[in-house]
Amino acid sequence: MREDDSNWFAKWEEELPSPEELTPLSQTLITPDLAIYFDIRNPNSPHHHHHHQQNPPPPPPPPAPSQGQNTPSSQPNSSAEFDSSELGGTGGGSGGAGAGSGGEEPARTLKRPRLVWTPQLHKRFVDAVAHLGIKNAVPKTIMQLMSVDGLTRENVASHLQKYRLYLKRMQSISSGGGNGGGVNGNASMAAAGSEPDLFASTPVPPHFLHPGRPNSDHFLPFVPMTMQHHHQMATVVGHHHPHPQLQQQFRDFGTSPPNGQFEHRFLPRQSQQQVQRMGTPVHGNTPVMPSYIEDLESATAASANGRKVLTLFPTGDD
DNA sequence: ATTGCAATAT
DNA sequence: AATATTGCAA
Repeated sequence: MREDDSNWFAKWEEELPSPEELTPLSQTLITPDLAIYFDIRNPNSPHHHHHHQQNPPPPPPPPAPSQGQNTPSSQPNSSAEFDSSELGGTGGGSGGAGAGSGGEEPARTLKRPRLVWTPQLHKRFVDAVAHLGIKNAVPKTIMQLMSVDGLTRENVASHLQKYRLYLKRMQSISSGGGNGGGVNGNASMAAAGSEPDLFASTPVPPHFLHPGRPNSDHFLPFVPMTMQHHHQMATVVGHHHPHPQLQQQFRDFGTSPPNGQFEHRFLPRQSQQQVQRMGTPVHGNTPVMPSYIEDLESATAASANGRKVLTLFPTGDD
């Protein structure tokens, strides 16, 4: 019944970042590569640093002037955009550091850790897609809207691909299967059957499932960004190394209360990279006293494997 | 130049 | 298993 629609939304709304959490959704991120390269500690978190010099004097890595594509530095913070596109890192790498092939950008043998799509991050993703509309939601745009520092187009593209498959599966089920509604509930058990699916963790907006018609009366207001500061640590799990703590930051675009009937007039074509940024990260502010969560599950699992993983958000609340 | 998608790799 | 990469067609 239609009411379901209202219901799903109600539920969704409840799940939305509460005013307290809504605005201050933001983390700080130093471009992983950069961080790794420089052995960054926490600018905000005056933590003791290990006098570990696992790296030779860092020759200022000229952050690849002309990458090619990739959002050319959409990220305000990250001046250096690690291009994931040209990461020639042919597996393995390691070793030698040799780089030396006749004069090209050094320090380009770093492979960024795998991105961990936490429910929170995924939610941001879904919200972005929702705001853009399924048809306009393409990796680049999504990425820009998400404004998650460190997020690459590839990251999004990959996730999007998977997400689409998920949606398809759901569609088939809801339209053919016995599970009549499920929109709000969770028709996700269709695929797996046990563990909490990542995709299941975020409600799927109905219009996603009904490609038939454009979102007639839906909202999804467009609130560029409310900037607040809220820092939390992300963890990088490696084998078992004192890796520099990478941080990620993202801005929050508003998922405002339903009240608008605006069309989404999102970002203009490329070249639109503004997003104000606190000029100086300097803040006499006390560290937000983040709940140092060590990314247990995903990180643990991943680390168990011995892989380096970059976890975006700490387990927030879900 | 991007995108979408399947296959494949890690 | 979850992501990343790659190859190709639009």
